[in-house]
Amino acid sequence: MTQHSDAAGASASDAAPTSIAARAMASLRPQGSPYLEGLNAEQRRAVEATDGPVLVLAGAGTGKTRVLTTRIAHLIATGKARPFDILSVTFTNKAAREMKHRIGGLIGPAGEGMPWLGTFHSIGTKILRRHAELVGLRSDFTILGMDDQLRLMKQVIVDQNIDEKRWPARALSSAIDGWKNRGLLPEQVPPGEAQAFAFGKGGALYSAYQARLLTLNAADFGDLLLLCLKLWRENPDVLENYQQRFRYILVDEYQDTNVAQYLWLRLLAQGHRNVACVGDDDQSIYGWRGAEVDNILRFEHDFPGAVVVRLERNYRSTGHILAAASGLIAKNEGRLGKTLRTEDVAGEKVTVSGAWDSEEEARQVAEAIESLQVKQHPLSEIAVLVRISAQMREIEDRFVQLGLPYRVIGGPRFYERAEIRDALAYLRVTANPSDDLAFERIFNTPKRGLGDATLQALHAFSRAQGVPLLQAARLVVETDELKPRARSGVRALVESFSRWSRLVGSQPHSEVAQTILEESGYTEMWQKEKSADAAGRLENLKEFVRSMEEFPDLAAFLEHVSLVMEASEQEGADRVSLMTLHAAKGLEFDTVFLPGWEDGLFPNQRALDESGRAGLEEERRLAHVGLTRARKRAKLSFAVNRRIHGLWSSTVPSRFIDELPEDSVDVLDAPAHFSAGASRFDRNPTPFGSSYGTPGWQRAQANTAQSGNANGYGVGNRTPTNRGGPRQIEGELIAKSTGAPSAFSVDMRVFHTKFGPGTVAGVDGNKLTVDFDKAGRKMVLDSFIQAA
DNA sequence: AGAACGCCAATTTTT
DNA sequence: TTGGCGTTCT
Repeated sequence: MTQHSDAAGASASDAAPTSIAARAMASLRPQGSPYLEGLNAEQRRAVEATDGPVLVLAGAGTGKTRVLTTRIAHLIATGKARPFDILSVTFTNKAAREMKHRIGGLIGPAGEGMPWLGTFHSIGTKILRRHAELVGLRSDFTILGMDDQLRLMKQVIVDQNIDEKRWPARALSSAIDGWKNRGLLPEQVPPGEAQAFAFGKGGALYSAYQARLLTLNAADFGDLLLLCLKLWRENPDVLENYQQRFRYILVDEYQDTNVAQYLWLRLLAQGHRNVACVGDDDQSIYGWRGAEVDNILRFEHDFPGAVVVRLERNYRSTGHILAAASGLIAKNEGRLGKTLRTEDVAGEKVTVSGAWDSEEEARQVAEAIESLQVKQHPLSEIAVLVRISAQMREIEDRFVQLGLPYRVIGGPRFYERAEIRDALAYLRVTANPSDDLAFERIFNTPKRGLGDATLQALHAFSRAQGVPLLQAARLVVETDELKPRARSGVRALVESFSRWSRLVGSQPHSEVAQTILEESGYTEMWQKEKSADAAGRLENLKEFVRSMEEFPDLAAFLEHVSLVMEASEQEGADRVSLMTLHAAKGLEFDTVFLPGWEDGLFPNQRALDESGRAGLEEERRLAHVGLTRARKRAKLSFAVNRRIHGLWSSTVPSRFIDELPEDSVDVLDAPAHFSAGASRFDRNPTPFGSSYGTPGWQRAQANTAQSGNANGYGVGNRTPTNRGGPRQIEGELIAKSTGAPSAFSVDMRVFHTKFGPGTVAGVDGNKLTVDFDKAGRKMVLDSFIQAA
């Protein structure tokens, strides 16, 4: 069938979109279906099984996104659906963007106009805005970020006279999030659980919190889905409208859905029952965040008659890596079972090596990276994946010391940084004077002499008059409620906001933002601050204002930021990537280093304590995710001693190491070169002396590192190949340092992105000894330094 | 208001 | 060992 009757029927009334689809079809038909070419049999089955429920179990590297996007192209090209008939949900904005992009590549501009392709939350928002009044909101409700949410919770806790120290907002927040993740409204929370928090007040707090949200005309992230459920349950006609609208539903990363998302999907899917879920139970690593692996395990039960397609052919990794990953994940019991296979060569075995301590492990990783670099491997094809962020420090330190360029992926997101949240708060109040949470945030930032007492007075007034804080402030300055000092401060603020509000619409919004940041004294506040990160924050603010230009108006920009908590990662420079295993999902690299495979760290003790066997299995899936990120090389390591919370403790290699299939693993051991010499037990006595970091010093270090084994541990990891590494690198560094005289001299004031401002104490080629104001004396490469 | 101290806790993190 | 937080002192 090439032309679905509904599509044809609608074409008269809905000419424009259909004609785009028709054009797309026309352009495709002459060649048949070129987009299907190059798919393997299973992928093709997953694409062509258009009707009825479908579960695609897509192992790592098996072409999951390709199937998803081709499926959409297929639906459109065959006329089974128009772009706006298809609901396609992902978890992250990145995934949504990627899909849009690839669909565009497959079917041309027709793919651009997929209005229902997005994250659960963005689609939930879109739906809620249309029917906001049915759940007690106005359509311009604000979406609260984590920080607003916590502030609000704190208020609710205090209002209910609960000791905020015994029952911190954090704990309440996680309880409420948990309930929302499970699709539970306050009245639906099991009494037992509601009782458990704050002497039986859990339920009341949840209700009170929801009530506060409504008065603020705000929703938190959980609400974006939960309120859809409420909306649909209470308004069957609205639900039916959406059920009819979405002829086809596609879900990415189904293994990560929580109960609320599952219910959300199930309600919608009850219309046409054409729901295709793509996921991999072996990559479910977000259980701690409410994801239910059970959703994917139960799919066939929930959607009877479902077609299940397994994608097991891996196009990413070489044989040994795949064998190692498969062997490991096979130890899990709660899984649907897949066996990844490849037609690629066996390739290099996965390597396992030990180090005396975590510092040495970091050194070994850095050294191995340098030796790859010497062999012309791009740094951008190398990643270091750790279990917890705390592991990054030692590795970063080492990279900084060697001048090895790296980038940390993940970490605090752009829009979560304090300066950005502050700037946003100003804009939010300007755009929406009733945004009390935003108002409170910047009420006294920068300092304008307004303290708690003033805020309390405003709150009291606001409650008494039933008006937002800003309005209350406007009224209060006309009275004698406040002391003169506070009164003038509040008046200035109120007048500023009136002025700024008038600017909106008459000036480009990025200019308005710029004006606000300047007139409020906010920019000045950071200029005066001279801590290490102030410069970076100002830089972020500039970037923030610049990024506004991409949006048509202030409202559109604010909507974007509340949902898309990310900054555009600047690509380009050749750098090693450093991130947690969680952040690595979905990425791939030629070479992957996996340090810290020690029991207690990985699998993580806490996961084990809190979730027992399920926790262990999730950790194992995390290991599987880590291994399958590698195309050609996976390098595991562990340390025998690690500093945990400041104390050194001895550790035991991860149980996962012994679960790897022997045939695919190379244990690197060269006891003779075990480099205990450079461990903390035998440190260079003058690490900050002026000769530190010179080629000669480095040579000395390299020699020490090669000399003898002070301890009895038999596992080291210096292979004959990378033993030549340091010397060549050293050659490189010499070459660099003799190339041009340094632009820096002693006593010069400089700035380093990591260590902040400092004074040059010594110059040696391209290496500087700098006395940092905050970080003390460090050796750094001049390329990491700017004149201050 | 801001520095300075002491205490406590300490995975993973998107929207 | 760090960092975040609240308290107390200037």
